[in-house]
Amino acid sequence: MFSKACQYGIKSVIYIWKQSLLGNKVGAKEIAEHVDAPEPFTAKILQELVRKKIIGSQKGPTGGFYADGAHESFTLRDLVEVIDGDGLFKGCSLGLKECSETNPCPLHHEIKKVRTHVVDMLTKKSLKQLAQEVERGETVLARFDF
Amino acid sequence: MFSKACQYGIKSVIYIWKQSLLGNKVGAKEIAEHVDAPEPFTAKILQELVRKKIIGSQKGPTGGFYADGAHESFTLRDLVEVIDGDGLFKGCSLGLKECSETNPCPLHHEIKKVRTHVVDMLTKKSLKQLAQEVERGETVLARFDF
DNA sequence: CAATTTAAGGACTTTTTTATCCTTTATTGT
DNA sequence: ACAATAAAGGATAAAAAAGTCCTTAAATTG
Repeated sequence: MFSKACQYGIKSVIYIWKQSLLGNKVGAKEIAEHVDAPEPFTAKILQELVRKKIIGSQKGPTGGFYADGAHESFTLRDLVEVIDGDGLFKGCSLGLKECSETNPCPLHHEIKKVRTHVVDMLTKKSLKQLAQEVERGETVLARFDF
Repeated sequence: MFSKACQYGIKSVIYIWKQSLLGNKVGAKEIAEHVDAPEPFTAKILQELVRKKIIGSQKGPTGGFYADGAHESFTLRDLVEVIDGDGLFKGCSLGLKECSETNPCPLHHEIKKVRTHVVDMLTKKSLKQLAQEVERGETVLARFDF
């Protein structure tokens, strides 16, 4: 469903939000450790997320990645689209060049409903809200004894 | 959602069923043409599906791939699992090593519902039924002027 | 039985994804 | 201004997925 890059991206951004809510900027290394992802690869993904303004970053000492008011409205849907593109939401799931309501592939109508459900899931909560759930201990980003 | 291999596999098996309902066995080349997929790659995928008994095959002249009573109960779920594995149905969607009801990742509960929906979609109809819909012209496997 | 046909199997190539490393640039504190 | 720190960027490497090709094995027909 999600690529590895996307999984790392999701966990990283939630972790960044969690720390930002506590007033901390965090470095790529710390992030990678806390979400159980390879550091250099994670750094690459974060770079892209900064470029697309899903999160912010600052260089130099006391710098790091962060999220604030400017990023408050982003959801998983935005993040997933940046990293994995819109293949999960758009286009024929069987790869037909011409697939539409009047010329539907065997999965067309059913996939449409599943996609609505998926988009619902990905837009229901903001990334910030997901981080708040982690902060409250309702959900976790890695094994919880970490 | 589905790998290329899986997309080709789905379309191929539906085409094979469609032809089998008309009493025809079909060769890899014909299949690949009708589902708009690369022939040698499609042949590889079909090999695997035969090995896992999703379809049947016969060598030699008048041979080819086919489906019959022995394959009647298979659904997309079976096929997808053979080709893409169970990643779409099982395991943590964020890759957490320990993700469970009591130690859930941020997507755990929502993904569970989506997966139920996905499995519903993939088990609702047999591959044979999907082929019958194609035969009736309700759905298509490639551009419909083919 | 010989020729032909078609799937099976294995080796191989290409492309994409995943992952690492090194250099440069920006920022901070002294 | 200088040293230290952290992200940005680019080049490269490894692994997986996608795709091809060639040889072998099985079945059919004349």
